[in-house]
Amino acid sequence: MKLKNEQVVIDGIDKKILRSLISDARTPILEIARNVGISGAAIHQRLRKLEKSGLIAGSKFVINPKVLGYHTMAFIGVFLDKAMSNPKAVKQLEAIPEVIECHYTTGNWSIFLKILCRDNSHLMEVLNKEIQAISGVSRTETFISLEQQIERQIKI
Amino acid sequence: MKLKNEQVVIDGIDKKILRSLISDARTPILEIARNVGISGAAIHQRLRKLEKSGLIAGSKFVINPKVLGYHTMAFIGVFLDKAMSNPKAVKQLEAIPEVIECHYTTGNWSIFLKILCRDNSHLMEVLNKEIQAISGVSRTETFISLEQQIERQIKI
DNA sequence: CGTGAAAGCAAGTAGCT
DNA sequence: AGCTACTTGCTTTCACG
Repeated sequence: MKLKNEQVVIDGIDKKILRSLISDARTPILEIARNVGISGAAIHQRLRKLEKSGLIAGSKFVINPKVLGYHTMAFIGVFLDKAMSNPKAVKQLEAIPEVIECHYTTGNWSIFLKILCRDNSHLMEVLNKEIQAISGVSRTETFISLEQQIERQIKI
Repeated sequence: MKLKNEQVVIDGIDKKILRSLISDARTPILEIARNVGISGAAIHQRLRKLEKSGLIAGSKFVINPKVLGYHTMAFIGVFLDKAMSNPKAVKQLEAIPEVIECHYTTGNWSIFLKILCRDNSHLMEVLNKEIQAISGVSRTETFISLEQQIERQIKI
């Protein structure tokens, strides 16, 4: 039996299907079928196979945060006290909605965050009142993203 | 006339619509309509309004890179020579498919990257043969993501 | 903003090649 | 794996409150 997260082989047709749906998750299957040159039922079958393989993690609408007034993206390296259990800190970070990514990383920091705030003063507030308030956080280093130039997924 | 990227106000119904579609871009409009308690046509109108406002940046299928054998995510701070024009460097970074994000940032680095590789030796290769090969790149600092704990969008 | 109706397509299943 | 045929359900538009 095939396990999820095992490596999977996909052919050119699968790639075309995935590329369509990666660029627009609502592309009709029949439209893909027309472009690829096989029937809708065949595309459907392939999609079920791709889903079962675990390759397709899901689908999302993507929101433009600037339109909601969120203009400041920043990366934050977090130093934790040795005594602090990382999972405990992560749990508290989850409760902060401005934190949109959280990684355990190699290197100086214990934890590395991406956060999204309305502006610099909102960023200051989140840093001082939310993140520094987590017990075990000793110090942080912040890098503001002035402009994001590339944003994409792995090439199919 | 309303410009894109101007701030937009959304009500509770819009939020419900967006939350459905953020968690699954292929949720049928009629299903949302049933959950929200208004007609499909009304949902449709609201969606068109939200699209026109620029709030909805698009929709995507999300691929699980591990299933394709990509197991190593890393962040890279890039130091550029003062003489080097950043946009030139970015252009060359765009040609490296493993680079999935690229930001201009405040702080020590000129440019900050997120990259996705098959394993550590692939990462080494991309660093030494691709990124260091870009003229103007003087030095890099790499942090490997051992595990990603949080991944989400701004809260609606 | 909302509704309901209607036309046209798309999704998903089944049986066959 | 692929196809056609079919059922079911969705999307989209329209005129109207």
